[in-house]
Amino acid sequence: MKAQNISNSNISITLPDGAVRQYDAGITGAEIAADISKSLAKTVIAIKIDGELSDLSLPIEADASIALIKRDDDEALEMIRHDAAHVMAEAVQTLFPGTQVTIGPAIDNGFYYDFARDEPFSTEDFEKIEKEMRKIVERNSAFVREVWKRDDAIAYFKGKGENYKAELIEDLPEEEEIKIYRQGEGDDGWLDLCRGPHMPTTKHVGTAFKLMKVAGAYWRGDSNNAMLQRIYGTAWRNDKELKAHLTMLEEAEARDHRKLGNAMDLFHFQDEAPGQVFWHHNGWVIYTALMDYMRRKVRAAGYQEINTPQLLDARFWKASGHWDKYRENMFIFGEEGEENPSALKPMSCPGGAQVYKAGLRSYRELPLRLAEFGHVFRQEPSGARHGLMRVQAFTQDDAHIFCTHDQLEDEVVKMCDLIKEVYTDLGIADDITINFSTRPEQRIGSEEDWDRAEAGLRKVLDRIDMKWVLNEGDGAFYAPKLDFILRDAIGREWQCGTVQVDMNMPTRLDLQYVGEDGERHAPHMVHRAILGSVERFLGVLIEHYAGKLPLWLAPVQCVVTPITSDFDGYAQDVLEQLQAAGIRAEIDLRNEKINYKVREHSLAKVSALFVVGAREQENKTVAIRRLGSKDQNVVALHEAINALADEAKAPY
RNA sequence: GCCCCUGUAGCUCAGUGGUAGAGCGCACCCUUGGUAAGGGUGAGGCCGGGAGUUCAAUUCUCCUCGGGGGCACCA
Repeated sequence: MKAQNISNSNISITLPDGAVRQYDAGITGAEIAADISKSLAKTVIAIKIDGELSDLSLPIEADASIALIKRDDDEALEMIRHDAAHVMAEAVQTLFPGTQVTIGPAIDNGFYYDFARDEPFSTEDFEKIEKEMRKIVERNSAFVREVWKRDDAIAYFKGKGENYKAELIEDLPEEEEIKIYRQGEGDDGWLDLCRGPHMPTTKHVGTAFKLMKVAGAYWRGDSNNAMLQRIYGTAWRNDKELKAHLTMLEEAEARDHRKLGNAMDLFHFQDEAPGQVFWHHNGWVIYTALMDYMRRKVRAAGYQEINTPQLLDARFWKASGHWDKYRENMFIFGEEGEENPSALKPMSCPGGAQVYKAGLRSYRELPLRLAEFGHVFRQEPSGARHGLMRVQAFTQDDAHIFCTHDQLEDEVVKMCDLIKEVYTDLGIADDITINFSTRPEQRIGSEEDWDRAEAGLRKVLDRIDMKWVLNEGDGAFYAPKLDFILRDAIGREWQCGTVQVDMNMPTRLDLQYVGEDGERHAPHMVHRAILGSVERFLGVLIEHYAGKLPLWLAPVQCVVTPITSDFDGYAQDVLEQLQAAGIRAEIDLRNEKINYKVREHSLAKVSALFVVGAREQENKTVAIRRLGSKDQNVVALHEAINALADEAKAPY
C-alpha cells in the first residue's frame, strides 16, 4: 500500500486537489486516510468514490477519484442523521421488545424511523429513548458492513418476526446486494438491513440530536397498507447547530399565520363553518388591496374579467367530466336520481368556457383572455385542512386563454412573465422554481397532442430564463403544466401559480372559432392561476413577512396617539390629514402610557406609529416609530404624510 | 380518510369523580405618564355536542363534531 509500489494490480487514486496516488487494488478509504496523515485518519468518517458516498471500509478495486469526508463537512450531516435513525431503532427495540423496524431515512434537518407496534408511542417515551440512544452512541460500536445471501437474510428477519424487513428484502431487485450493518457487539448485536453507507462507529452520531414528534405513516406510503408509527428526530453536527435549528422552529411558529391572524385581528374560523374563513375588517383590507392590485394588473395584461355561477345543475358537471372525476370533492345538493341534483363549482373552467361559447367566435377575437376571480368550493379530506392554507371555500385567481395553435407559445410566455412580475411586486420572487409536469399514465387525448403541448412548453421554458425542473408523469390528466414554486423567508416552498395547456376541454365542451379559412376550428385553452388560492396566498404572504406586510398591503398603516390627553386635539388633526391623504390610519386616545401603546400596536403589526406631545404640537411635527425599529424620527407633519402616502402606493 | 394529541372565560392556558381558576383582554375608578405591560375594583364559563358508568361526570368510557402534528389526498 505504499504509494511507490508499482504492480499489475495497482490503481490510481485521484484526490480532490488533483494529486494522484498509486495503491494496490482493494485498498480502503480508511487506509488511504491513514496513509495521508494520522490526524486525517481520526477525523474522517466516509469516502466519496467518484462522487458517491461510501463506507470507509469498502475496498476500492479500480481507478477512482475520491474525497475523504470529515465529520465537519456538509456531506457528513446526512450520514449523522442516517446513523442516528439506526441508533434510535436499536434504542426503541431495546426498550420496547416486539416492536418491528421498517425504514428509517435521513431527511431535511433530521431523520425518522417507522415502527410497527401495537401500543402507541407517546412523546413521554422520548426521554427514555434519547437516553438509550446516548448509551449506544457512548458505546462507540463499529458499524460493520456485511453482505448476506438473500434467502438467509429473509429467513433471519422472518425468524425474528421482522416481517416488514423480510418483505423489503423480497422486493429488492435480483442484482442488488443484501447489505447488513451491525452496530452491536458480538454475534447477537443489533443489526439492520441498509443500503448504507455508515460512519465508522456509533460515536460519530454525536449528541446534538433530539426526538421531535410521533406521527402515523402508512407502510410504503400507501393508504391501503397498515399504519405505522413514525418517530421524527433532528440531528446536527454540534449543539450550536441544534440550538440554531430549534430557534428557527420557534421563529417559524411565531410567524404562523393562524397566530398572526389572531394578533392582527385578520380572520377567524369556527366549528359551524369548517374550512371556511370569517374575514375581519383588517384581514379583508389586505384581501381587497391584493385583489384590487390583481385586477389592475390583469386588465393591463389584456384580460377581460368575467364572473360565472357557483351553483350549477349536475348535467353541467357531467358534461365537463367533473361528475366522474371529481365528485368526491364536490359539494352536491340533492341525491342522484332526484329531480335536480346540483353542485357548487370546484373550478371555474367549465363556467369560463360557457362565456366563450356564448357567441360564435372569430379568429379575429383570439387570443381571448378571460379572467375570473371565482369563488370555488372543494370538499377536502378532514385531515387536509390547515388554516388559510387549505380551506374548503376560496377564491381562485383563475383565467382561461383561448387561442390558436400559432398563438399558444407566445401566450404562455406572456403568462409566465405576468406571474413573475406579480411575485416580484409582492416581494416573494427571490427563489422561484418551475415544475414542468409531463403526461401522466392516466390521461386522455392523443399522443400527438401531448407531444405538441409538451414541446411547446419546453420552448417556453427555453425562452423565459427561469429555473425549472422536470416532473415527469405528474401532469394533469388532460394537460401538461408548469407549476410555480415559491420559497418564503424561512425557506419553505409553496406551489402557487400554474399554467396548463388543455387539449381536451375545448373539444369536450364543443368550443369553436371561425378561422381565416371560414372553417370552424377548436381553439387551444390554457388555464392559469397566479396566486392560486387567494386565501392561501395571503397565508403565505403573512408568514413570509411575519406579519410586517409592505405598507400598501398593511391593514393598519398608521396609528396616531398622543402622549397625554392634552394633545388629543392635535392627534385628531393629524388623523384627519392622514385619512385625507388616503392612508389607513387610526387613532388611539386611550388613557394609557405610551409604553403600553407602543407595545400593543407593535404586537398588532401596525406599520407606523405617530406619537404627538407638546413638542410635536408646538412644531407641527410627529414622532414616528416604524414597525420593527426602536428608532424615533421627528418629522414635519406634511412631510411625514407625503412620505407615508408615497410608500403606501401599490406596486401597480 | 388513517395514526397520535387536543377542545375549560373574547385570547393563552392551569385544574378536580362532589357544577371551576390564573394572566391578558373587557367595564368602571384612580393615574396624564415621551416609545414594548402604572394601580385598584368588577363583570364574564351548560368545562365542544350526544350517550353510558356512577348517589354524583368538566373529570372515567364510547360515539360525534372541531382544532393541532404527521401520513394519504390536493383533479
